[in-house]
Amino acid sequence: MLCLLEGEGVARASSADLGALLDLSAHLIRKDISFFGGAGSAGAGYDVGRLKALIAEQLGFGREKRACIVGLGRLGSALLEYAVAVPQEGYRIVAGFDSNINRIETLSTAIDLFAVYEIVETLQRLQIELALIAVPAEHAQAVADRCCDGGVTGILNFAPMNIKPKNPGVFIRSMNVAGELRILTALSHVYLQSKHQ
Amino acid sequence: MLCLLEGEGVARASSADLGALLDLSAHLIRKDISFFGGAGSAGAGYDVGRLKALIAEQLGFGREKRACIVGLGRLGSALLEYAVAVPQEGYRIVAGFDSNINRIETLSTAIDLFAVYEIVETLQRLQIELALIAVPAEHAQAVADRCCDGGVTGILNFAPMNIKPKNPGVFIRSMNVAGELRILTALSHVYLQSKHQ
DNA sequence: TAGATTGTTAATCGATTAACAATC
DNA sequence: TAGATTGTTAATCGATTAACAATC
Repeated sequence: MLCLLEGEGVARASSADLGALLDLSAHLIRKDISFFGGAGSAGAGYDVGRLKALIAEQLGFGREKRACIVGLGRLGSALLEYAVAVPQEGYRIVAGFDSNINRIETLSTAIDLFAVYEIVETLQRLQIELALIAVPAEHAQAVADRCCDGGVTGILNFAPMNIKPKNPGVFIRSMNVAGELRILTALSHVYLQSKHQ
Repeated sequence: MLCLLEGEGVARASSADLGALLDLSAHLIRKDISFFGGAGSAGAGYDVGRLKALIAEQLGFGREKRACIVGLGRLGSALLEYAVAVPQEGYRIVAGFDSNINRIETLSTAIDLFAVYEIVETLQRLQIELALIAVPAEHAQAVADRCCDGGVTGILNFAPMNIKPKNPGVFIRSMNVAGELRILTALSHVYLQSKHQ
């Protein structure tokens, strides 16, 4: 977002400007930014370039992170294909893992594929920091544990199952299409009921 | 989850049991369930079957919802393929939309595909309630507006862009892989810094 | 009756919002 | 100096947690 502003040649922005853009209150913007300390100047707002650099530094966005996909079923291979076709900023998929060796040999991709039994060693060797887990729900926790062993610091879980980090310092977030759709369904249902009364 | 219990022949469960299973406190379980009213009996816990039925009724999970995918690029067609291959409970993808007519004719799938210019009318005709939006960020809001016009009540947005409902009664949730990975990166970065001190 | 467990009311916590003095 | 806008401190809000009387 800040890049966008920069691209448009906007050099300075006030908390109110940023708030409008992000749909947040100016108060919250100021509070969050002030957490880092000394980013803006009273009366003049924030310097876009400086703010961008500050956030990148504080949040560790400077370096490109290595990531992998575990589980190359429908979802996993779709993610893999997508990653190859649309390179993203901030991270790069450098490996894929699957328990089925035939599958690994069948898939043709520019990204190195490995069997899951060599996952711990491979994660360490390639210094992979992020893992996208797209295995069946019943294996998600076991796979996550091995990712922790392999030294990843972040896991994005696509399995419809709650998983927890084995060690502290590993963070997990989940994405679950079916779950989100259920929430939408429920929200709308409750809304309609409350209106009917 | 309740289905799972039922499948295992568990007839009754206490708030503590459910809490352990969902990784929530027993207090919260009781509070949430009591919102519906009269689900459990003191001293005996909850009847699994009855609780399931109550939740389904209150949250509107009884009926299968019709859903569509808008935008059949890499992500959208992957979602479509996935939906065809792995039918989900509670909703069914019954249509796909894309702005490129050639693309619609190229893709071969069991699901009906339409051009986006006929989206409003088609959504109404097929009585579609949920839309999965997988179009480029710059078109996401415009597409969402047309989905609102077409009468959907829930939108799942995959574009990396904040979008808002045009009318009240339409709920939107977003899924953003790149965003989630950024959050993981930031969490881990902040964690390591706080440890270093 | 006694033990277990709910439903509800009160206490705590964190996050958002408001207000304002400091300052560019 | 005057206007604008930050950084910070106080107030509000909602959600989670705790406690306990009601009751099966």
